[in-house]
Amino acid sequence: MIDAQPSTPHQVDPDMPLGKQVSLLLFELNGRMRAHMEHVAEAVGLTPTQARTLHHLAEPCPMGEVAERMRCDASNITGVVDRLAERDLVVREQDPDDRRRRVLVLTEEGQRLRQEMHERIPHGHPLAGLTPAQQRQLRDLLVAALD
Amino acid sequence: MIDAQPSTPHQVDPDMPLGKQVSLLLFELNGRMRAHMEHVAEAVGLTPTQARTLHHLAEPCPMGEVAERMRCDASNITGVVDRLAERDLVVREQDPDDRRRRVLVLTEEGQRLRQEMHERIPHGHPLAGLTPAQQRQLRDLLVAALD
DNA sequence: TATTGTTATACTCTATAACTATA
DNA sequence: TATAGTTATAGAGTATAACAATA
Repeated sequence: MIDAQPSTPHQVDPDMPLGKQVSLLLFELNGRMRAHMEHVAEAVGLTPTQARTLHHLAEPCPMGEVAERMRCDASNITGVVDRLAERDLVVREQDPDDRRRRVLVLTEEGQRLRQEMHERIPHGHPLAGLTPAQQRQLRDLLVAALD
Repeated sequence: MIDAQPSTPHQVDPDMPLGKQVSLLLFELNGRMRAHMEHVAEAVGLTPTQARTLHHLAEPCPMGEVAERMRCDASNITGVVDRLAERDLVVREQDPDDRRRRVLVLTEEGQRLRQEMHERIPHGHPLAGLTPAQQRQLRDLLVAALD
């Protein structure tokens, strides 16, 4: 794993158009979040994609819907789930109403790992330095932007 | 390419700890930004990694430093740059002071593509819906968090 | 016929380790 | 000896297309 560290110049020039300032800052945030998530995933013994998959399995979920949530082609999920299932983190259950459908369910160990992952996320997060007041501001902005 | 679309439940329960609310929202933002960046990269004919590489080449830069900025092992850069160089988007120049060192320089076409990419980023961005006042707020928060 | 999931295929990205050439 | 970049290798993630089972 490569550790997070200050990388490319990301200081924004106040004279730049506001949209461009935000773009550059988000590029930088993106890089740091990517590194942080990779770090967290590795800490619990997962690849980033496996960690994201677990994240989307708060509730049992058919494979096709997992693919939608992951925003990837459905054919990929087979392999990712194969690797998770080998480690007994998830099981494929038959949907009794539609025998084509497989529903993914976290095992107890899978749930434990998912929770541990979520508990680790705030620590060392690129935005961890914000004060509670700033975090509330950020939350409100994100709620507004993401619907 | 898989199009961005509302994915997993990300609504935050105001009773949750603030840190967890922010975590969940950032997970969702992360997914949408990933999809958006992939979309922009594809629109200019690049993979996400190639796009990120171009982004970090505002100025000529030795390969090792590019690896640091990309937060990946230096050995990867060889292949990524091979593919960019095949398309004449970047060239490897010799550093006259240290003959071990190769400096990456964008070609004119590489600069053009990089600029086009940056111009496309704001359009359809997950945070594009924010008002200018909200964008200023967000910029200030990011500047505070990222140093 | 249409849909769910799988398989086959090809390519990109990624880390590790060993190597070359410089320093 | 140490550093910059490359090569070899292996594994994971990804999209496309063709397929099987079921609806």
